Amino acid sequence: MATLRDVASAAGVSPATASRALSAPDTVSMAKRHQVIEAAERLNYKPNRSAQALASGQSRHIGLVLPDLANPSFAAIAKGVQAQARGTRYSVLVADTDEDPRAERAIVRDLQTSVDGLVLCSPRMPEEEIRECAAAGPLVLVNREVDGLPSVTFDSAAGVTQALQHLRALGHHRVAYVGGPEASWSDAHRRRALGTVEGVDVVDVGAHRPIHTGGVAAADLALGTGATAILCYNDLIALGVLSRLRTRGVDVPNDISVVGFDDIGAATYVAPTLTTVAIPLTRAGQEATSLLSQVRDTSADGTPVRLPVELVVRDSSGPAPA
Amino acid sequence: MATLRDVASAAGVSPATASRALSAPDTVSMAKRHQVIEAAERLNYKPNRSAQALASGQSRHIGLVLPDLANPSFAAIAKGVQAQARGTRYSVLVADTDEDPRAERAIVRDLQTSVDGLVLCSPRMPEEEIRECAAAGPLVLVNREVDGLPSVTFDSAAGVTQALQHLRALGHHRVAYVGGPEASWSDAHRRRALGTVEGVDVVDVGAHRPIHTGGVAAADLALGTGATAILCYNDLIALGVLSRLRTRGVDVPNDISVVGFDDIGAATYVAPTLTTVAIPLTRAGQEATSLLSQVRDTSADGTPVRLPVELVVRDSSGPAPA
DNA sequence: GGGCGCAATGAAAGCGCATTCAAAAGTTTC
DNA sequence: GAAACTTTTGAATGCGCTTTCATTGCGCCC
Repeated sequence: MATLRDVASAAGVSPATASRALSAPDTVSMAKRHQVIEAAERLNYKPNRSAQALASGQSRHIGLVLPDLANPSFAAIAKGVQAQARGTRYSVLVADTDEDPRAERAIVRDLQTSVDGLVLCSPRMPEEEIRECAAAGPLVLVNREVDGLPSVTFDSAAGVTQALQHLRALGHHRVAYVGGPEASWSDAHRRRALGTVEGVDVVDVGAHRPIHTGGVAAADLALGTGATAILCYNDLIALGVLSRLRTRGVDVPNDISVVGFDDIGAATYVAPTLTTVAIPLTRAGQEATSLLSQVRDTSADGTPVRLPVELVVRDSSGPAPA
Repeated sequence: MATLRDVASAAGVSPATASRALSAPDTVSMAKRHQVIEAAERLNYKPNRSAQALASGQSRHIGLVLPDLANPSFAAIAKGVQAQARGTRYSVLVADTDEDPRAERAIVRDLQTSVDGLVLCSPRMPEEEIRECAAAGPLVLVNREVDGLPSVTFDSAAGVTQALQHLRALGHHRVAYVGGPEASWSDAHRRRALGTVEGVDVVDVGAHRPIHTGGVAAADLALGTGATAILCYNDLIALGVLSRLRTRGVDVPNDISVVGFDDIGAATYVAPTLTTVAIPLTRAGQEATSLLSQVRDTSADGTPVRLPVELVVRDSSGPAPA
C-alpha cells in the first residue's frame, strides 16, 4: 500500500506539500498540485483513515443510535442520516439497541469514542442519561426534546389536532387513543394535544408496544370504549388494529374509522389504505445530521428544529356511523 | 482527556505495561494489572480508537453496503450484521447506495479504506466489479454467489420448488412468475428452478422493480396470462399485486392465488395474509459477519454458506378455481 | 533598488497507541 | 548452587498522517 511519503517522493515534493495538495489544494501551487495528484493516482494512493483521524483529531464518522433497524420508521431516519452524511463525506456508524434501554447508555458511550458526533434516537432513555451522553460529545436528538440540547422533532401535537379535526368533520365525537410505550417522549407529547379539539372526547386505552401485535391487542379495548374512531400512536399499531377489526368483522371505515401516525410504506399496501399523519422521518434524519455539523463546527447550542407533519387522508377514515 | 501515558504514570508503570494490562491482561502480573485498571477507571480513561487503529492496523469496524435501508429485507440483514458485530466488539459502518448501481463501486472502495472487512449486499453489481472490490479487502457477499468468494445465500431454488409444489397440490397448473430486476443474481437463481416441477407451467411476465408499485404494474400482466396463481420475486411485489387485484375485483385466493418471497412483516398485516417463502435474512446478516471474521483471521477462502428457506402458507393461496 | 509582505515550501514534531526487543526478575532443574 | 528457562517489565520505535514554524522565493511599492 502506497503511503503519502511514497506519493511525495514520486512527485518530488515533501510529505507536507503532498498532504496539502490533496486535502487543501488551494494552498499549493498549481504545478505541484498536479504533480502530486498525478503521482497519487499512478500509485493508487488511498489515505489511511486511521492516520488521518489520529493526526487531525477527526474521524469523519458520525454515529447513529436507534432502537430497531427493522422498524420502518427508524429505518427511514437512518436513510436520511446516511444520505446527508454521504453528502458531507462522512460515514455513519449505526448501532441498533434492540429496544433494550439498559444497554443503550453503554452503546452510546462506546460509540462516542469513535465518532465526531452522534444522532440519538432514543424515545425511552431517561433524560438524565441523555444529558450525560451529551456531555461526552456532540449529540443531536431525534423525535425527542431535552432542554438545552439540539434536537429534531415533529409537530405531532399539530398532527393530533389535524387528525381530530378531520374526524370531527366526519361526525365523530368519541375517539379512542391507542398509546405507545409508557416512557416514550413523543407519546407524552401527543397526549398533551388530545384534549385540544372541541367537541371531540378522547378516551385513552393505555400504553401499547409500538408494533403490529400491540395494535392487535389494543383493538378490542378501543372497540369496548364505544368510540367511533381510533387514533393510534403509530402505523404499525394502526395496522394491527385494522387486522383485528377485520377478524372481528368490524368494517372500516363504515363501522369505525382508524387513523395512524408516521405514514410508513405499508400504510398504502393494506386495505383499506390507512389515513395517517405523515411524518418526514427521512428529512428528520437529514436535518439532524446537518444540525450535528453545525453543533460540531461552531460548538453552538443548536436551535431545536421542529418539522411540520401532514394528515394524509386515505380509506380508513370515513363518516361516523349514524 | 486522559491518555494511556497518564494512566501508566498514575499506576506507576510504563505505558507498555499499561497497554498490555488493558488489552492483553494475562501477560501482566495480577498486581500491576489491578493498579492499571484502577487508575484507568479513576481517570475515566477511554482509549483513543484512531490511535489504536493506526498502531494495530485494525479499525475494528466492518462495513455494510446495501441498496436501500428502507427496504425491510435489507433492514433485516442490517440488523443481523449489527447484532453479530456487537457480539464481537466490532462497529458497523452502513452505506446505503440508494439503489444506484453506478455509485456502488465508489462507495464500496471508499468504505474499504476505513474498515477491516465488508459485507456486501449488491444484487446488481457486475461480477467483475465485485471481484475488484474483493481484491481490495476481505469481503463477504450476501444473497449472491461469485466463484471463489465467500458468500451467504439462500436456497431460493428449493423455495421456488416448494411454492410450485404447494400450488400444484392445490390444483394449479399454470403459474405466472413476476420477476425482479433484470440484473439481479437471486432472480436469475430463482428462474432456474421455475421449470423443475412437473405438471406446472410457468409463464414469465418479465422483470419488475422490487417494490410495491412494481407489483401493481405486474398484476395486470399476470392476469392476462390466464394463470391461476402468481409467484412473485418478493413480498413487496406480491403486496402490490394483491392491491391491484383487489382494485380490479379479483378475489384472492378464490379467483387466483398469490405467493411471495421473503416473509417481511407486512406479509401478515394485509388481508388476505400472504403465503410466502420465508428467508432468514437476519440470520444471513449474522452468518455473513461471522464468516467475515473467519476470512479476516485465517485469510481462508471462506466456504459459501447456503441457508434453508421455508414456505409459509397463509391465506393468499388456495385451491385453483374450477 | 532595497525593503516589505505574501504565497509556497519543507523540516520536524507529534497525535496516542501497539509492539518489538532486550533487560530484569523469578522459576525450575540437576 | 549454578545453569537454563520462563515470565514480567520498560525503553524505544513507528503506524501514516496533519500541522506548526521557519525558511525561501517572489512581486510590489515608494
